Amino acid sequence: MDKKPCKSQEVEVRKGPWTMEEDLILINYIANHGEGVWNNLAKAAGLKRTGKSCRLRWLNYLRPDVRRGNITPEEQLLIMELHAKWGNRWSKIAKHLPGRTDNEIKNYWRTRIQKHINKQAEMYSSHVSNPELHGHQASTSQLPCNSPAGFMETYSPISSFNHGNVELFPVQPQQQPQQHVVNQSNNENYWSMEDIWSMQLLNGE
DNA sequence: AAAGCGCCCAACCGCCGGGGC
DNA sequence: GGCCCCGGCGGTTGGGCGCTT
Repeated sequence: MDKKPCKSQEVEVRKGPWTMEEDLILINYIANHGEGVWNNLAKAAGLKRTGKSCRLRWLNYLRPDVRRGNITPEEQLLIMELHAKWGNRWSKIAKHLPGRTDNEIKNYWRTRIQKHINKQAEMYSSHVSNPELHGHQASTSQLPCNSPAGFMETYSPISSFNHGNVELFPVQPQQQPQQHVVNQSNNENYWSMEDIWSMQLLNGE
């Protein structure tokens, strides 16, 4: 992708965190013109960003229907079921979780669930190398979820986790549904999506 | 109080497949 | 058929933040 910015004009391209101004420009532009071709959109809106970057920003953060933070136990369960079925097909999984993005699910998986699986695997390997320490013989048939392979095969929440109204994993106290905090080139800027959308409303968009 | 460390997530990168010319 | 451009996807990373020591 991004094969080369259209030969003729080597425009400077901004990278890194989006500023509130950029967010507003993008939101305004899409509100007025729709999504269209992202590279054109970036140019037409006057954003010094790649189309790809605009698309990502919109889909993962700015879309009005995007939900962030506070993944519920039900969602966690669903993620695990779907991941057991499809593997790392994040976008496919995300389609079954309204308002969730593939990026968020991927991050969630890697930071929470994956970590948990790794712990299980570690426990298993220490168990295998020191079975006596654990008071009984290592029997893979008895430890479906403790062997890395067995765990991966059988981590379907139905078989491996106790669920219901219970958290499948100790869900860390989620950070606030993130009031967005951005360090905007030397002057700190704090805003939330609510702020941005209410500004939109004020602008009559 | 401050230094160190780990967690989390936004954003980037690279690859791939599809569509148009 | 080959090239170019684009969107989409999964993997990776950099930096902010909070907790611990």
